[in-house]
Amino acid sequence: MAAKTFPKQAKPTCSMFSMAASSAGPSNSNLVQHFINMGFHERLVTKAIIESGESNTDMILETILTYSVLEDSQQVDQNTCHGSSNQQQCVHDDELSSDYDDSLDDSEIDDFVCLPNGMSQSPNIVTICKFHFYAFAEIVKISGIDIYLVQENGNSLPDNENVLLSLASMGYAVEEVSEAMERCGPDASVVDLIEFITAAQMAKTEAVFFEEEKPKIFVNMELKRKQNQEALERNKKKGPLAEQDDVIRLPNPMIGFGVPSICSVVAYRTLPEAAIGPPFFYYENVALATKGDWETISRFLYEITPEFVDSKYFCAAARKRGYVHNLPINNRFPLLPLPPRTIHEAFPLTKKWWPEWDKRTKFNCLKTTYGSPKLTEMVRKAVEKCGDNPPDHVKKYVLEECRRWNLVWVGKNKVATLEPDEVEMILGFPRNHTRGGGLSRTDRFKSLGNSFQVDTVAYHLSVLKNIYPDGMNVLSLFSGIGGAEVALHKLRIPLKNVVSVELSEANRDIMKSWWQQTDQKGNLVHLADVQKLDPHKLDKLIKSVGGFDLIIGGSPCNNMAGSNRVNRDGLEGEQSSLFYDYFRILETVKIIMNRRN
DNA sequence: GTCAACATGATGGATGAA
DNA sequence: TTCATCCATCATGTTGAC
Repeated sequence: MAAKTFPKQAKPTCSMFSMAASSAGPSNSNLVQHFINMGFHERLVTKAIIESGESNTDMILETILTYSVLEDSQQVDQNTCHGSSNQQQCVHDDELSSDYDDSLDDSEIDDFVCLPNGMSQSPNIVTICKFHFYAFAEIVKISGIDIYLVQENGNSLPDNENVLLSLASMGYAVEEVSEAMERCGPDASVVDLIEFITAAQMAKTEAVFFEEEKPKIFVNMELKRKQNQEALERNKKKGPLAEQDDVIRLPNPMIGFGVPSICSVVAYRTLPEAAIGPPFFYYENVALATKGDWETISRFLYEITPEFVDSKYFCAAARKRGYVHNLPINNRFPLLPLPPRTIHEAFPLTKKWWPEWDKRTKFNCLKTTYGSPKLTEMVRKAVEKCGDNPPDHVKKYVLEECRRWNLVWVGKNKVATLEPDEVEMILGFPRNHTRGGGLSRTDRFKSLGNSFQVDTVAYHLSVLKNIYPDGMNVLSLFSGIGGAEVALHKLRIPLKNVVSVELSEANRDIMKSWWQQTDQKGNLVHLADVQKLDPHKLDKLIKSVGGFDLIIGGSPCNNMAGSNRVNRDGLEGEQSSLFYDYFRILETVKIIMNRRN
């Protein structure tokens, strides 16, 4: 039986996935569809509605979950799978190692960081699988734990019986192993056997999967594009913005549904039915995008109204961003301790040198590039010439440069650019998060400039803590330096399985290093290119981890950002068009997870 | 080839005066 | 309501030092 994505320790209520169901009316078919969209099997839904009646959706959900637990328990008994009754928490070792390798090209896999994961078939078995290969070599016993060492080149073979037992204990079916041994011959290595088995599994999956899934996903994309194009043309015909009824306007103040200091601006919202999870999703991009981009993003992401938030309400720097998500919005809480909210709180030593005519209390957006030494020299000379009270035109020039490049006063008449570690601190990352490992100063600024503000994102994600007390499976797209992961970690939400997709090797290294340094107990899988994440690979990943609880990411803003004077082509730009891959992957995951449940 | 420094501006929303 | 002005903006391409 396929895994459920809800941890049974914290059953979600209907309100967690908005009030869409109750607002959709009591129509039986709508109600059934609603729960099917949440990822439950139609048979269970129908049974639960008959038993609970149509009026109480929470009761229906309780009943469905009860049936799910019962069925899972039965399934577990049949499989003699020791451990949790929830298959999500009972992923076999082969699903966490060899299946990844089977499904993914070596070139795309950066590394498998394999850690004791507590999800092994047997509680005293740990698989260590490193560097995109899965050749089983030998078992060693360390502190009473059986460790399967996995190396790129298989070592000398045990005898056939041992091979059979070993592969079986790694989670392969005895029938599969026997068939592989028969087909590959007596001299076949373990590598050959595993390759044969996984190839056979893949062939079976492809035969079923591609015929059914691809057309549906393709049609959906095309339909969305067509609907969006029609809407854009309708707006064009309407003329001025004032006459267009579905234009998204930026709020002022930009506080979304609320920020820690101004809570509960919006107490609840109604999500469109198609947007209701699982999985939860969270998409981010620059608020000040080119015209019509947010309307398009919203149309693709189930007509959800973006939540626009300026991170100046969370830290000492502005960061105006739009977030489209299907998360609950009640009972959010901020990370503690609260980060410094003003420049002087963040950098107290600058107060001594700060001229009274520089009224800044917040930095502007922390970007990917910073002012040059020559610039700070020019500012110093300009101020020095005028003494303590420069004329207005000098003040204007200096303030323009200070605002533009986020300069701070570090001495008499002396300004400086922020250092990378200072930017790390403002954005909520651990000190030295991007330092070392071969990264230049320029690279650090670039990576940081493209990242989340951790406190802001953590505030939005904080609602997940009670829903997933035992941890989450996360699909992190355009991960960058791991802002989402750092936010979840700071919220103390365990990261069970993280599939992180990030093109930049430097960024992947930063996150890998953070993962190791923070002693994560879960599994991290790194992939490089979202465009190569096709339905087949997603299917295998979902099978391996038991489904994703959260799909999070902010696609490239290069072509949408105001700073870009060269290729500001909006969502259709070369990099920013990867938004459509975010949508494609989200849709694909939803479809696969619905089918598996 | 890599890295840092440097020069470069259009866009769109906010604001306020007419 | 219209218009001018102000302002901020997850950036890009070229150059030169090494």
